[in-house]
Amino acid sequence: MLDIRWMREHRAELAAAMAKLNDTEAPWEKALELDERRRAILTRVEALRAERNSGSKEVGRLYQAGQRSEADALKARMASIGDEIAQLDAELREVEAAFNDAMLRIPNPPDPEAPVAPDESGNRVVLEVGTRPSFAFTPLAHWDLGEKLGIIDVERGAKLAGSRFYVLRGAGALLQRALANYFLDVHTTEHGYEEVYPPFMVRGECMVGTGNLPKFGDNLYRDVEEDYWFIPTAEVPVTNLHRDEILAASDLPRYYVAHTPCFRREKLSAGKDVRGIKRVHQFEKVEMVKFVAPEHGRAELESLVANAEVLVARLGLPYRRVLIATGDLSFVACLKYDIEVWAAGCQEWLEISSCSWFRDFQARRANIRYRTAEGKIEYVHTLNGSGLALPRIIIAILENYQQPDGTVVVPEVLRPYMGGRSVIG
RNA sequence: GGAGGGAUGGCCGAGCGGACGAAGGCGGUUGUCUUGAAAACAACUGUGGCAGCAAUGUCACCGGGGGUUCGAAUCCCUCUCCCUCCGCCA
Repeated sequence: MLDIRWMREHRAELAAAMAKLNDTEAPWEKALELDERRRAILTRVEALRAERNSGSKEVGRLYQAGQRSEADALKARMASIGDEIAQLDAELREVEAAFNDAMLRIPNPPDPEAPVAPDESGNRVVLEVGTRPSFAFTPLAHWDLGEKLGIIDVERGAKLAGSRFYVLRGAGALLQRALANYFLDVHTTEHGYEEVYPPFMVRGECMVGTGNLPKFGDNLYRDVEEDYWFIPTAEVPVTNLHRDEILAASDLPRYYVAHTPCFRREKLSAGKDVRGIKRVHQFEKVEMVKFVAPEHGRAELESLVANAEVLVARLGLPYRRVLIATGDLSFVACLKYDIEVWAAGCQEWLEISSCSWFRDFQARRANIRYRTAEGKIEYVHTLNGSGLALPRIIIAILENYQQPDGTVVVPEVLRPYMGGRSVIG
């Protein structure tokens, strides 16, 4: 959410920022209009309230002084003011509801550093590390490899839950567990993150806080009976950890890491990426979330992306860092890097991490503030990034480390997490 | 799932229709005293909206929402959460 006062005073700047996004429905003009109406009603209703407050006090005083008839007359006058207030209140409630809804549907303006382009064609590769493996044979894609090795069972996943579900078996399940443990260990022991185990279902307010609601409810699973929403990423519960809190300056920066399943409806992508486990309804991810003082927001994005990249590097996978263009930015991010890993089988760069800086956009929605050293209360900055998404890393390991005999070599760093195992198959 | 009891400021806790943004205590900040610290004493110490260059004024907030009333922390309805007992369950 944006600061309405900032919006009022920087209309042109706001318009220019919104034009850089590919969101033509952003109701920022509507919000400004509703804000005018809201304030007009507010000043009227508050003047009436002030009058009623002092009048009501006077009624009490008159009764105590025994001046009944004066009191009754004043009481009648206050009653009619009350009616007027009730009427304006109803109007105000309506306008305010519309205003709030509009505010929640305005995306975060992009940072000036983001390349300006209408879509992903403007994304900029800023770093490429490692060399893509070459093979003396034709490398298999993970869906074939996984099936042959008996470690990815897409067919039975579909039997249990439908398309875009899968079963990891044996060494496949072990590999995922090893990855999660390895990632968590690195983040907690080397990068200063606190591990948390949050609920995987949350209330709607949490989804509003991170920006998933009201606009993107279509992508979420939900238990209507209990009004629980299934998290699409650990970002949701972890960011909301400090919702409605005022942190001390000494609490910042705060780094959290969580390993959770992620549930996504992926409704709009039917027909795309159907094979294998690249795009599925349920997957595991290790997620990093940061709460920081505003002056460190930008720098914290760099360390965040570095925290994710070191994992890819240590797994020996070729990867690149992509700076996302304005038209490809998510609703909440003002600046974002994607990390993509090369998958030799399907011959694709796969996004395995998205590292975003939100400025105070989420903090305003979730009301997360801190008290500065000077005692002022300000919104924190939030950031988050995957570190890392597991199925796609499994894909990359299988496809890049495959051998002529159909086996897969286990990256060195994972072997201690897999009982010393060095080969799958 | 059934029965009961609760929710008040950073924390504890009073208030149960007007003088209450809210007693008192703890904590915090500042000052006096002290070589320094402690103690004691004194003052200050919630969040947000609106108007204003500002000083300031004004409105709202006592778990959330709605209602009764001239007037609600206080009365009524409803929801959420917490606690106790019973049932069920890994």
